[in-house]
Amino acid sequence: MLRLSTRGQYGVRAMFEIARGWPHRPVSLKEVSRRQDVSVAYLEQLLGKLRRAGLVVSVKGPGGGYLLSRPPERISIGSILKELEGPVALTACVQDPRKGCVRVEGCVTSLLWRALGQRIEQFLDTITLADLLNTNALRRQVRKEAQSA
Amino acid sequence: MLRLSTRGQYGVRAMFEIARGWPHRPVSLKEVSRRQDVSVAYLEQLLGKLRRAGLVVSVKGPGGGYLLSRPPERISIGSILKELEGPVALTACVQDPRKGCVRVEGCVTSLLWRALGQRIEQFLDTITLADLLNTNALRRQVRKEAQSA
DNA sequence: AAAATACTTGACAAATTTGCTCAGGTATTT
DNA sequence: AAATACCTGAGCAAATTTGTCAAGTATTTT
Repeated sequence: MLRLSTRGQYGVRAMFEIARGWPHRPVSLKEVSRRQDVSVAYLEQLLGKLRRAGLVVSVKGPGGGYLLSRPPERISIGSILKELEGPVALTACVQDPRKGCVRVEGCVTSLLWRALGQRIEQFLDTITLADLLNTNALRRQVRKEAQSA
Repeated sequence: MLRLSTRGQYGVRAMFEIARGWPHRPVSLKEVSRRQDVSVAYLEQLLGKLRRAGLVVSVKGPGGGYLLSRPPERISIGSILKELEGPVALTACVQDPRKGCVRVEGCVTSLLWRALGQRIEQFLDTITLADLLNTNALRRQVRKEAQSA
């Protein structure tokens, strides 16, 4: 249950590769494709969204590629996933209040989904690309999150 | 992102209704259907799985229905979802280690998905049907979980 | 015994989502 | 003008989801 689609997975991995070029070197999709084993065509689709969302800027022409639009510590994993897969929305009634619960009793569970969704978002918003660039920092971060739970 | 399928949602709602009959009164799918607005045929599919998993027992004949197999405080939301939707598995490489990451770098993200998955499971295993039966208890529970995060 | 209630199983089908590819563009540098 | 690389939208096959349907079996009531 709760599978993350490849859009999100590849998107984060691509952003990780692009983050490695920060702050000067644009990273081409060809390079991302080679390192992460994802087709250029698919990456184009994903990066288009991330560019329109303002997470990266593109540099055209030879030697071009993508650059982070701001420092890696200011780009959370959550912000990437949100653009590629939409907001965390475990159920329809949480995402869209108009699609209300059929019965009052149903809302008891909606409280649950809402609470879980918030926890997931909080986790994903806490981890940034900077953490991915430094595995040790990531381990620390994850442990901190875990022990507090 | 991270949508919960209707199988899981309806399953939990159905278990909530069945829990209301605890410990004597079997609750029929007809009743669950009426209260939760889900077709009997679909519920049959879901409850069959939950019965085979040992979460409920069935009582045939008139006045029959389903009963929890153990007290509501010993049936977690996680155990229900696990039967209906399989284990939390955000990515293939977390679920099945043989489907390893393509590159060493990819494993950096796998650490992330693993950590998030664990947090989700821990949350879902903490909340039980007993909490759903008592909205106040649920609110307390959710708040406790939240503040510790 | 017959009728009514209710669970049981497996097959199947429509709708949706996923996971891409492809063709043809545009912009920039050498 | 040639090469590099981004950009866009359409399209499509496979998988998954979200159910329905038919034909049972078991139990109780009359």
